[in-house]
Amino acid sequence: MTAQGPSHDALKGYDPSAFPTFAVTVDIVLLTVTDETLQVLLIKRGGEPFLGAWALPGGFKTPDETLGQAASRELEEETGVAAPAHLKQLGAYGDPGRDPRTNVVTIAYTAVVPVAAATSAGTDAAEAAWWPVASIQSESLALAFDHRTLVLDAVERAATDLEHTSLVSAFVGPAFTLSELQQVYEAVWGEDLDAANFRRALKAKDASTWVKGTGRRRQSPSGGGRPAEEYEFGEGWESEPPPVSRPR
Amino acid sequence: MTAQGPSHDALKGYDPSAFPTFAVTVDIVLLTVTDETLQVLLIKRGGEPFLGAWALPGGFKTPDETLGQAASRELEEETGVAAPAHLKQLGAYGDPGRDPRTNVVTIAYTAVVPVAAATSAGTDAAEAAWWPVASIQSESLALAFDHRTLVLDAVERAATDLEHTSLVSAFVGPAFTLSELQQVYEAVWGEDLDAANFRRALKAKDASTWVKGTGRRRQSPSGGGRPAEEYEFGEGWESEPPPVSRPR
DNA sequence: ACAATAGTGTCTATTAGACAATATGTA
DNA sequence: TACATATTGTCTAATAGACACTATTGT
Repeated sequence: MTAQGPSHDALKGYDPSAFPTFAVTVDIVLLTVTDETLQVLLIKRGGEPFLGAWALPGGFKTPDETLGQAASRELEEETGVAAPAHLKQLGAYGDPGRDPRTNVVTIAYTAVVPVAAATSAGTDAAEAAWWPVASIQSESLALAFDHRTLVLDAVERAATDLEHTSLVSAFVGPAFTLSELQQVYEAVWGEDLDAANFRRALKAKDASTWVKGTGRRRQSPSGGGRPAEEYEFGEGWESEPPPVSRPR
Repeated sequence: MTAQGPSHDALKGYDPSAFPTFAVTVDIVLLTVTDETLQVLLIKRGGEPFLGAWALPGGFKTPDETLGQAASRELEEETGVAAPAHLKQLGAYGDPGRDPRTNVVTIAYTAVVPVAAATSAGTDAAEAAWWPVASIQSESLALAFDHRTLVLDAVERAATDLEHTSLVSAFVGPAFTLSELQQVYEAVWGEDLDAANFRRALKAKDASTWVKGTGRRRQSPSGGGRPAEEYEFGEGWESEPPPVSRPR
């Protein structure tokens, strides 16, 4: 390791040329829910180290862009996903030796795309694929670098954000059924919810704060079943604490 | 600066030796509550840039330590605070030009010390002082770099963590009165709570999940008033969602 | 008819919020 | 005594959870 320069104290005017240098990267944990399962988008590495292993999309930050811009740019370059409904910083990871080559600190971001858009993502890059997060949690799929930790942290964060923010809206398109909404909660939390209580919660208040019914109806799935009504999101999500809380 | 090995970029390996370098720093937002007011510890800068301005304690990360270790080390070096009850990563800040000298990405940490320990902190370093966060929110006190943003973000984070985690415990010592606890909530949230409902919430459940009364009593404050009983924390804080919720 | 999905109604235990009243100390 | 803080009790409206029941489709 080439550490150059001794002093690194901000207080007493430090020598600007004498501090250790790092590469700064951004990595994106892109999540979606398909088949009632929480999935993460991974890319097969084409170079060393970890050649051939699955890793998160990401890359180097440049000095003239913000961290968020870098995350957005790398996500689009590597997966074709242009403007995810939700792109939030997860945290920084900088353990010594996390990259075998040099000192690299990475800033992890969490992003979410709706079920509908999920299939189109990753089609450009031949090496990208959706993986169930369960396969990473169970360690049946190994990831490059410390990316397993990033995914686990992102999922945990998504679970709590789902309860306290408007995160659900990022998982579904502009029109959705209440069953689809419920499936998002169930996939992320790994818990079943009571359908009756679920819709009562969403229709509470002024009956349009959380969801507003469009007139339209969804087609019945093959095998039968009553067609579901389509809904849009109301205005309450930004101002008030969300109506669906995690079972204990 | 010797970069060896191919690119971190998995898809189109771009030139490995040509990634931009950054300095990585950690900054700590150390909070406490005194005089029913939320306060942050600041340090007067002794060097350029921003000479003489107030800034957060912090400094450079070295390649052989984790980010958390760097934060802990810098906090102790600059303020004498050894082991804060709560040291959590807040986020990364890397906007272009946030440091006028070079490319610097900083990782912000939030730390909390109890009211009692508050007075002793910063006595070693002659340049450290507690400031009410209100003076930073109102912009009556300007901070170096983007540190105002960091403080605002830290306070917002503390407010939500107070509702959803065991963060309160970091603000008070091992023995405390319920009024002291209540003052922490009121200072961080900027809202008054009903004392009767507050203690009812804390004594709910098995009556010792949240707080356990020690036999001891506090001295009456000058000016009169019934002496308050002293309490310790119970075990419920780690497993269950906390009992005190933010008024709306 | 039957299976499958969507949607409604109702009961109960718990909880949040408001607020009156009592207890115990100092000046 | 007056005043200040701590502590207890009570009432009410809103809420969470369980669960029985009805509605509308495909095969």
